[in-house]
Amino acid sequence: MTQSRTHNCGELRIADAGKKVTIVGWLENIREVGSNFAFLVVRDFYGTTQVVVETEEMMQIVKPITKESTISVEGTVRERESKNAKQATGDIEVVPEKITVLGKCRHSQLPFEINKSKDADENVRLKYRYLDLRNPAVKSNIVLRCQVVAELRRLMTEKGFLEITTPILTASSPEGARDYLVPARNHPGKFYALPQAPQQFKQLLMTSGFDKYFQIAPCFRDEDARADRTPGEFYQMDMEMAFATQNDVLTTLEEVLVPVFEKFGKYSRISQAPFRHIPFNEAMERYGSDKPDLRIDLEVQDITAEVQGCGFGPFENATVKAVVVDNFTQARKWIDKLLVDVEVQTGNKACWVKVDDQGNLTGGVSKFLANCKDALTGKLSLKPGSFVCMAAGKKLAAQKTAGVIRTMLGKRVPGHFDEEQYALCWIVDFPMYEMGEESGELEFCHNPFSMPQGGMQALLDAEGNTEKLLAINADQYDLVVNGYESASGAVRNHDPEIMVKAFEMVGLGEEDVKAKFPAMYNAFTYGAPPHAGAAPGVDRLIMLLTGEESIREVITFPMNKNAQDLMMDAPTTVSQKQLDDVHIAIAIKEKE
RNA sequence: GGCCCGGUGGUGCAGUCGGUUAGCACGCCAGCCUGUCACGCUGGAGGUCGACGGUUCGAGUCCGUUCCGGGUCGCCA
Repeated sequence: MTQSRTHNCGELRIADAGKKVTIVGWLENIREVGSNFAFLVVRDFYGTTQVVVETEEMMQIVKPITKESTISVEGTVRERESKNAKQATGDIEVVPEKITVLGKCRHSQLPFEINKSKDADENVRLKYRYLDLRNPAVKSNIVLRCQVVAELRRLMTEKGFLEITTPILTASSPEGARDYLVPARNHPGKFYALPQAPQQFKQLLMTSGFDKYFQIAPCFRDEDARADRTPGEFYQMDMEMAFATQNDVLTTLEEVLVPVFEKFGKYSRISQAPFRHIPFNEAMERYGSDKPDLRIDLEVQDITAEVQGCGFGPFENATVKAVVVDNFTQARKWIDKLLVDVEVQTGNKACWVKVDDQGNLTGGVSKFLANCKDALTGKLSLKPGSFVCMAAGKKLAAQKTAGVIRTMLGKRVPGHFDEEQYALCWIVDFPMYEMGEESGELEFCHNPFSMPQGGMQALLDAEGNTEKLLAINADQYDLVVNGYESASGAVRNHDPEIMVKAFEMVGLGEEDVKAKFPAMYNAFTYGAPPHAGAAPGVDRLIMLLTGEESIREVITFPMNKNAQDLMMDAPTTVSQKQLDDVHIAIAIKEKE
């Protein structure tokens, strides 16, 4: 057996010159310079070290070694003749006495070049994720993730929170996302579900008297993916506090997250606590989103009243929103691209006008808006050179479309996007109820566990009055960072009577509460503490810290968009025996 | 499920109005080179242009269908 390493590939310095060392790692590259003279680059977790081959014998040993094989190099450290300031170990090199292949790479042609793996096709990267992760640029995100999780644990523990693990095999929950189901072998026809979040368990822990709980918790939801949302599974730093108010939770998270952004973030500018509070309705009005990117200085304005009666069909009897950019110089082609992109992202069409040198509306839909030119100019403070991009439709659709317009204009027109910072805010006062788009009936807006503001009295006052019910807010809050929803939480409803009442408002009742959340409902009848909590998403937090735009870059072994693990080949078929064990029969419907 | 974009040697990309042998960079192989470090130079191998069908004298290019991927809407209490 060869000698174990004396140093890693990142630590040798000029002071080590003359030392006998053994380094091990992957053969990253061979640069042959002249005959019987070559430089090897050996890479391990810690860095790279140059090995210089100067003799014919050593050349014979080195030549057949394929790149990415693991090797051991015993030799002597020497000061380099020509140093490389860009490399931590750039002042030295190792002159080998013995080179041993530890694990041969049997492939002369790799699926991609390790140091350029980020450019390769993502399917190929995911299939060969173990090679992809050899790339220091890929690996570093995972290392950072480990460090951030360790720091979160340290800070939370320091604040007196206990990390308590909760079951992975549990009961299916009736609302929310689609569950992942696990057949129960000993209970034919019955299923466990993987938890969408430890929500009910943590609330039960509160009723048990664990004062402060947290957990770096895996959550499972069988829903489609997005660039910032993995299919299947993700992690949250789930936390809950007994006898706590909304402010206690917000303060705790501010005290934990600001240091994490400061220590690990890509940008040094961070919103300081307390973060701005923006009521949900205000966020929708001003930013057209419940997760506004506050790095953009544009705002959405309402021009519904100003454009009514103008004679432009889409604007009649619709809510109309506008985003204005002054000193606009972009070309027509640029505008067309914007409109197409808005439509792709929102499914709604946007329209536009410009203000010419004389203050007249021009281009786009200007000929339809001639009659309301003065009203618009006044309302939007239009000047020569102003560009107005508008969206119309039902209130929510108009707001959301305008929100997308705001973001695109902000990021594309120079001078409106102050990118290099972390802009954090709390979106607060979420409505308790909303009108279901399809059902046309009152529904819970977010989750039924939140305490309505005003408690029982608010519900009693609004009972039977849809408008009043829609105006009831909950102490529910989201943390938004640079346009990403980064945490979500609420003051919980710990009172069984109020819970039943809240359910009655949407046409449900005590039986439904008991049926859907039996453990929690019963537990709360035994003396529950008021409690509140939240759950920052770990994966998104790492995305923000690293600046990655795809969530797959911060997950060690990610699945693709279609929830497949290309490396492990999951999901896959299983044997009939396995199916029989769990009483499952496959019945796949033929495609029509 | 809907919509948008994409699929060309191992990897990343170009390919004009449909027209000769499908180009380029990196990687791979061989040769040369004693201070390279994104080494350099010379040469070479490597392609069913995602698949199927159609239009055409002729299709990577146009049309249809389909598969795969990414993005997005729905969805994500």
